[in-house]
Amino acid sequence: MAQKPSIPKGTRDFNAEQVAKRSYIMDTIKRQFQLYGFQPIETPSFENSETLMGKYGEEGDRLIFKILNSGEYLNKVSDNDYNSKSEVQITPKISEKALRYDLTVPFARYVVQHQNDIVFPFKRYQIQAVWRADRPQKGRFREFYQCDADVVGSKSLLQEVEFVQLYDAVFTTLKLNGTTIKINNRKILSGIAEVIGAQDKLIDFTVALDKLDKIGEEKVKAEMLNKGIPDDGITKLQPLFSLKGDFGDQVDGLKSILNTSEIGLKGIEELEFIDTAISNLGLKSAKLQLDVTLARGLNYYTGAIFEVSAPEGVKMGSIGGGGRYDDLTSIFGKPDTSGVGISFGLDRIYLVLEELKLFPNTIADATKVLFINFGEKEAMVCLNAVTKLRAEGIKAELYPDTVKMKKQMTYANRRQIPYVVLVGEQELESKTFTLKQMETGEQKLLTLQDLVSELY
RNA sequence: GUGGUUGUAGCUCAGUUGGUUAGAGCGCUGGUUUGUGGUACCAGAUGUCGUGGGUUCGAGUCCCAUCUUCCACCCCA
Repeated sequence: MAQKPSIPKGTRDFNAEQVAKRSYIMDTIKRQFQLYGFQPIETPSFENSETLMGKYGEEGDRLIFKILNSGEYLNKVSDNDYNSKSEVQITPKISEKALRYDLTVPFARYVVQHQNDIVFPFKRYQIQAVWRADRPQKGRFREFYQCDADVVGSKSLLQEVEFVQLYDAVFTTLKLNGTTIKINNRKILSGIAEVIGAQDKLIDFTVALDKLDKIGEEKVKAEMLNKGIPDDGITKLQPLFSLKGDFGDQVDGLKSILNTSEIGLKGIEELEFIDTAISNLGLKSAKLQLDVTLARGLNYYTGAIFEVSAPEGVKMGSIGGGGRYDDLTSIFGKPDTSGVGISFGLDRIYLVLEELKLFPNTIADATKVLFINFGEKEAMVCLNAVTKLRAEGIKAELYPDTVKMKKQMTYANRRQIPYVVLVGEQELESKTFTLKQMETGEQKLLTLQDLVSELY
């Protein structure tokens, strides 16, 4: 194994079993998307750089995979730029395309580009790979799949309500019980920032607040202070840190903080609407939880923010996220088109299902019957039977070589093929087939007709 | 992008202060059983010790670089 080949960091190969498990998740999500009225689209793996750059903040730009131009790309770089060694200067000159970083921004581009052909409100789903030049960790890859569903062209909060139901429906179908759908609202965060006099530091404020769970109250306050949020403002936040209880209690607490903020109160109103609707409709296995510290995600969200966490005890980042963005298409020249959407993290859901052993064991859709190869003559008879079985939709195969039976049986075992058929001299003479069930060892002598109906 | 961690047979790992031919379990191949597998018993093969340099009489073991893995930041699915 001198020069063992390898694949780039953060990428993976998938074997047959893994592919089957991934399709199981994808098919489940797809079925629910369709039940909720979403239509599939696909977009290219790579986009023009200007479509993607600047949409995810400075941090995001750094994580976008850029594609080197073809040909004599260095000719376009002036000596001045070349000598500057500044990537900000040079990158746009040598790279005009980039791999997509998520599915939402390409979707926004799609909506604007095809706006005259689209019927609004437009409900689309999209299941494709995205790429990030991130440093890999568990559940964190450089190539991974997102499963997105979005609606554009409707401001109705009923969409948010339906997305909560959709999350619940998918995770319930996957038998992943105990997920928590956390919800927050950007307007509330804006309201709080307004009240404490930090409107211009909304991002810093939310990033710090988001860490409350992780690093605790004191460190969050320290970070806010560090970022230039006024001391007396942080004092006003005190009730926020002690928010407890159910949805209603937390909302009451928020109201006391936000009573002077119009936008904040609007956010609360939206949250209450969603909560009330969901309470009436009921959820099957997930629970909806207000989490005012929830602030992660792209900063293009303007209303509801969602994040789904795995059941307690599973160490995994969020397995889904989403929210409302009122202005995403305006960056591509189409204002006043409100959108809201959610995303499922396929690869993380996979890891969670694996850890909790929730994949059905019938998932490996393997061959049902293997014909043992005794020789040329026998093989021809077998091939005839195999053809007939396949015509009936039964997965059948003939072992290609006339080798020791032990080897052929072992092959059936390793491939987890439940039945084998033996056709030797005796069967050849009597025009019959010996069907053996591998698990029980039980054998039956059958005609071709009976063999087909037995395996059907 | 910052700091740390990991890499030995197909897999999981052991390998003593640097010292001769690098080990175990599982798996694999063959046999006991040339028309019956999963159990048992017997026999066998595995490797440029992640890669490239360096120190040394001598390196799996020490040093440097690089790639990979995982972790904490950052950010996020």
